[in-house]
Amino acid sequence: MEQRKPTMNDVAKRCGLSVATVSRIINNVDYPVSDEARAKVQQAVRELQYNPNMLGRYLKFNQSNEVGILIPHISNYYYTELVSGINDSLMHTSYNVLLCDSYRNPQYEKNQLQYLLQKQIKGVILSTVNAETDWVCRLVPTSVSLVGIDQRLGGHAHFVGMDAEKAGEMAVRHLYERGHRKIAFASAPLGIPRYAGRLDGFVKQMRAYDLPLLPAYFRVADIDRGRENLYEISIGRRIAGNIARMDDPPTAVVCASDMVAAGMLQELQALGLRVPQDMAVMGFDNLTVSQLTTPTLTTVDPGVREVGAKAAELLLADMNKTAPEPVEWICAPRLIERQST
Amino acid sequence: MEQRKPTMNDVAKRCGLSVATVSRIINNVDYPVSDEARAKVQQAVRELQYNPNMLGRYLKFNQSNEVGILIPHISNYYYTELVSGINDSLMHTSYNVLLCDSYRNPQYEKNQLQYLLQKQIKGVILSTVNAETDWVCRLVPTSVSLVGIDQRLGGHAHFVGMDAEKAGEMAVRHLYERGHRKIAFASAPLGIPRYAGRLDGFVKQMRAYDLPLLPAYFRVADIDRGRENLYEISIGRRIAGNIARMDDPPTAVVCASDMVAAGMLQELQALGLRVPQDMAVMGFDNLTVSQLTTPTLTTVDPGVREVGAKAAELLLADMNKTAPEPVEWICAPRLIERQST
DNA sequence: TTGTATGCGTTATCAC
DNA sequence: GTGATAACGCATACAA
Repeated sequence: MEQRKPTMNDVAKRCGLSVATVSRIINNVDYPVSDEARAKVQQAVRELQYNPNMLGRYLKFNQSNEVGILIPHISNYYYTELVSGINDSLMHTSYNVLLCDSYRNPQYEKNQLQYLLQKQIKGVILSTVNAETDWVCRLVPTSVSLVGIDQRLGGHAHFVGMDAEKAGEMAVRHLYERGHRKIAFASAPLGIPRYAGRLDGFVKQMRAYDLPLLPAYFRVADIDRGRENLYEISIGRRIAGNIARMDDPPTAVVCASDMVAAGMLQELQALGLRVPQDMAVMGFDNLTVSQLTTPTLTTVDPGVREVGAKAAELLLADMNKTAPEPVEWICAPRLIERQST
Repeated sequence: MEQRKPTMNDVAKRCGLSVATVSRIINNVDYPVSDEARAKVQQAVRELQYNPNMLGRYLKFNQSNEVGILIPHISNYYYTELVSGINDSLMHTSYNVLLCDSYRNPQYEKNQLQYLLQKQIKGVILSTVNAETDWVCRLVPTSVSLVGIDQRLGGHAHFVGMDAEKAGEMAVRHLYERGHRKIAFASAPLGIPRYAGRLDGFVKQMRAYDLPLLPAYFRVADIDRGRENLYEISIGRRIAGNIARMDDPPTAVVCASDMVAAGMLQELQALGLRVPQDMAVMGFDNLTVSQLTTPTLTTVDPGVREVGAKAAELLLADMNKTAPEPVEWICAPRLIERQST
C-alpha cells in the first residue's frame, strides 16, 4: 500500500508529453508552450497529486534555496527573541528558513553546521555557544554567506553584535545617578560571552566612578546545567539569599540577565526586602518577562530584535552579492527605566 | 575566487582511485578495502576539505534523514515549550530536525508543509494554526510519518493531545472548592482551539455546579494581531480594566492562558485590587512566567513537555514501522496550585 | 580489493 | 512547440 511518490516522468507519461515540456510548464518558465499541453499537464499534476522533488532540482542547480539559523538553545527567551527578529525579515523572501539548535554543546554545534552545509544551504546566521570560533570560517566555504551574531567569526563572515560592555556601563551609570554607591553584580556562569562583557562594562564604570569593588559583591554561579530559563531564575534566587544575609549588603544589584533578575526580585521580596526601596535590581535583555514581574524590571535593552533584523538584512545582501566586504554592525544599548530601580 | 566545492570525484582523482572506493571508505560501509586506499582517501578528504553533498545521497536513496516540526509561532512560549519537549527526545537520534514557523497563517502553513515534503523528509510533527485540517492528510503521503499535536489530522496521522476541556473543568472545580461562585472567563480570540476547549470545559463545569453564566463575565478579545506574547498580556490588562469597573464583579477569573493571566494579575493590582483576596486569578499552560509573577500564578498544566516527548516517540516508532495503526494519546492535565487563588 | 556503469528527479541544451 | 539526452553528486550491482 506504500504509494511511490509520483515523479515528473509519471506526469509526462500520463499526459503523453515529454518531461521537458512538463518541466517547462511546471516551472512557469518563459517558453512557448501550447495551451493544450499546459492544460493537460496541469490536470495530470492534479490527478497524480504531483509534488516536485527539490532534491533533484537542488542537485541540478547545485544550490538550494535555504538558509540556516543556528542558535544555542531554542527554549532560552533571549534566542527566541533573536530568531523572531530574523524571521520577521526573512519570511517575506523566497528563502526557506531552517532553525537548528546546538544545545549549548560545541560538538553538537559543529555537527549541526556541517549538516546544514551538506544540504547546500545558501547562507547561515550563527550565534555560537562560546567564544571559540576559529573553526567556523574554516568549515564554511566562501560560497556560503555567513553572519555571526554575538561572536565574530572571521573569514568572509559578517558580524552583527551588541555592545555588552557599554550596556554594563549604562547599568552602573543609571544606578549611580539614582544615588547608589554600593552595587553588586549577580550572574550566571561567564562562559556566555555577553555576560562576561556586561561584567567588564560594570567593572569599568565602577572604577570610573571610583566606587568600591568588593569581592563579596561579585556573585557568579559556577555550575552550568538544567533547563535554560528555570536555571537562571534559580541562580537569581540563590544569589538573592546570599546578598540578603550579608553584613554590609549593597543597595543595588545588577543582574547579568533579566531571568536572573526576575529570580532575584522574587526572592528578595520573599525575604522581606522592598524593591526598589531596600534594594534596587536591574537586568539586561528587555525580555517580555521583564514587564511581568512586580515591580516591573528596569533593564538595558541590547536591541536583540534589531540585531536579528540586521543580520537577516546582511545575509540577504551577501547572498545577492551586494555586500562583498565583511560588514560589522554593533547595536547601541538602550536603558529601559521601570519600577525596580 | 569562488572556490567550487570539491566532490567525491575530485577526491577520487586526487588519490588515483575510483569514486566507488572513495564512497565505500567515506561511508564506512562494511566492505573489504585496503588500508592503503583508506589512508589515501582520508588524506585527500582532509586536504580538499571534502564535505559530502547530501542532495546526491538523499536523491539516490529517495529518502532524507530529516524530520520537520511545524508550529504556529516560535515566539510564543507555549510552542517553545512544546518544541523543547520534542527536541529533547529527537536530539539523541540520528535524525536531523527542521523547525518551521507558520506565522499563524494557514496559507503559509500549507506552503511550509509542502516545502518540507518536497525536501523528502521522513516525518512531520505538526501543530496546525486552526481546526481546519482536512487538507493535511491529503497533502502528506502515507510514506511520510505524521503526528498531529493539539488537532487531529486524520488519515495515517497519529495524534497527541491535551485535554483542554478537562483542564477548563479543573479550573472551575478548584475555584469552586475555594468558595468562589461568581467566576469570569477571560480569553484571547477563540480561533486557537485549545482556548475554545478550555472555555467549553469552563462552561460545562459551571453548569454542573449550577453557577450563573452571566454574559458580562465572558470576556473574549476579538482583534487578533501584534506580537504573540505581548499581545496576550495586553489582552489580560484590558480585560482586567473591564472587570474591575463592573458593578457586580466576579470574585475569580479564569484566563485562557498564563500570558493573559499575567497581564490580568498585573493590571488588577495596579488598579488597587489584591490578588487573591479581592480577586482570584488562574491561568493555563504552566509556563515559566507563571512562576515569576507576584503573586505566583495558579495554573493548569496541560503537560506540554510530555506531549512533545510523546509526539517524538510516536514519530520515531512510525518511521521504524513499529506503529502501523494510528495512535491517539491524550495527556491528562494537572492542577498547579500557587499563590494567585 | 578495485573499477565501471547506471539511475535517483530535475533542468537545460540541443535538435527536430 | 516539442522531445531526446546529458548533466548534477552519490551509492551500488556487477564486472574484473
